[in-house]
Amino acid sequence: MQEALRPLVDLVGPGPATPVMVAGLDVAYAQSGDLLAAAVTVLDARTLAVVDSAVSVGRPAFGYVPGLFAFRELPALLAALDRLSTRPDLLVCDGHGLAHPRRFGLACHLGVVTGLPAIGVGMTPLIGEWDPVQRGRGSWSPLRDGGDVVGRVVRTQDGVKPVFVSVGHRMSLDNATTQVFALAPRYRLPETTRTADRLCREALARAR
DNA sequence: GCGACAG
DNA sequence: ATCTTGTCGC
Repeated sequence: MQEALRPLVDLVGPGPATPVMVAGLDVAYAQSGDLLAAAVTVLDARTLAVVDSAVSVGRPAFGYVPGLFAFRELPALLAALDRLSTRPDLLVCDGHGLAHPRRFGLACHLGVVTGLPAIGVGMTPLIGEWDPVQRGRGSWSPLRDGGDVVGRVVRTQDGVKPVFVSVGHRMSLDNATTQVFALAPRYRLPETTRTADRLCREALARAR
């Protein structure tokens, strides 16, 4: 299925230079493992204020299998997106896009299914190799796999562990990197990820 | 055959 | 992802 959908990824579109409505998506799980809450928060990119949000509580649709992560979280994330009253200009996903064994991670899958520009911001690597990244905020190093540049290892704050940025859909890698720096002025993770993370955690706590 | 392996 | 205990730095 991933190999069939992969050709639908738009690698040409540079994406919006100045997106205003930027969405963060994240999922929290109950310890029992049979309940999850997905959240989407929409931020005004100019102020980083949350202007819209939605949640969806449900069951994991699939076990956790590295490389098949989207099949686990996609249904709940799409349900939350459907409950949004705003149309995001960009989806910032918790996981990878092209930095995937078949070049079709969660961010690509979400992008293709919704038709929206999407990028992946992962906290740990799935594939690829990279040279050490300089210590300062703004530094990055190409993430390479099998001769392809599949993303960038990005330092969002001085001395913090880098994050892994990759293209999902309708965005250039340059623009994806620019957006991540703009969304992470103070902390390691983009504000989109931070607000979505808090929301899905509280939605889960409320649900159980 | 062995190790790695988004969340 | 979640849980646990402790440590480091600002």
